[in-house]
Amino acid sequence: MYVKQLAKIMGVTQDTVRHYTRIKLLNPIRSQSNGYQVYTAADQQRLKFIISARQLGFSIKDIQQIIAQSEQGNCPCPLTRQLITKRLEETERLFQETLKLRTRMQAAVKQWENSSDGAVSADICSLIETFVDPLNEQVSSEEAK
Amino acid sequence: MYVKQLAKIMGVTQDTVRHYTRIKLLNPIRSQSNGYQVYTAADQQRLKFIISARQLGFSIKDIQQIIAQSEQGNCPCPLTRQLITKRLEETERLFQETLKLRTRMQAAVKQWENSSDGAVSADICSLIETFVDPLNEQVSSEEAK
DNA sequence: AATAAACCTATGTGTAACACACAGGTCAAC
DNA sequence: GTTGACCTGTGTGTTACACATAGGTTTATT
Repeated sequence: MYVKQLAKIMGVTQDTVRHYTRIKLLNPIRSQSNGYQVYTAADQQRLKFIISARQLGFSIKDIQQIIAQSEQGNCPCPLTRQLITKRLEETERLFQETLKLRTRMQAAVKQWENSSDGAVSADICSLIETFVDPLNEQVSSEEAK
Repeated sequence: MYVKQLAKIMGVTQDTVRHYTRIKLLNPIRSQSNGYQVYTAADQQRLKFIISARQLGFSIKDIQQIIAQSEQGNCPCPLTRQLITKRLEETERLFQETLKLRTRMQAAVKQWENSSDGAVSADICSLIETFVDPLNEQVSSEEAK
């Protein structure tokens, strides 16, 4: 099976398959006749695994480690448990940050609905410069004590 | 004022200041005596603006555009409103994706609490390969109809 | 004055996970 | 034999910096 077909079957782009091939996550064989990359059922299963792991938030390096473990004959599950704990913490952090950012942006949009475009002062953009972040309000009040 | 002091005052790293300088967002003058970058009050104000805008989710390119507008004597506020709408949509998407990912990861951790490390089958990692994503369950049931 | 410590410079590279582009070879069909 | 659709490898671009390198400058100490 060539790149295009594998990519289509697995629902990823050709570039993704090529990328995984470049970094040796997939190891297709070479067609003797034309030099094309030929992907076997093993590659397809491997790709399926990669996609599943990526869905679960593992990085490519994580996946490389897990596969390496497995290929050395060791059970990778303890490693998997350890890695997901780390990744979940990161995701939690990202989630909280994104939540805060969203809140802040929504607040800005709301504030700006009631603001005119502002006098052309020495400022660069009065909207941005006069924005009051409600998420920092308490902090500021704390500091004011 | 040299790099270090400006960075400290504004609460960013020296690398950040240098980065902004490299891409011409900051335009320090050169000390004639030693060739060092000398940051003025204008640079400090500019940096403050950049930090505020970044906090609101604007990209560096956004900020460059906004500043360019402002420097051409035009009010950048309409552009600012337009850009934040786009960025907010992106943030909303990222938020939803991160939320889903978090949910999925939490589900995996829970499922795996009750799973042994699994027989060493032909699989790479049985934990990952046997994971059932609750977020896809409804979809699968839909498809099963 | 010599030297060390702490500052500065520019520039290049690394990060994550691909996407996109380029120049060119291969193959089936018409 | 030519078109069009496929394939190849490799290089570059993306984001917003962080880090490293090699070297010049200034200040303080010995």
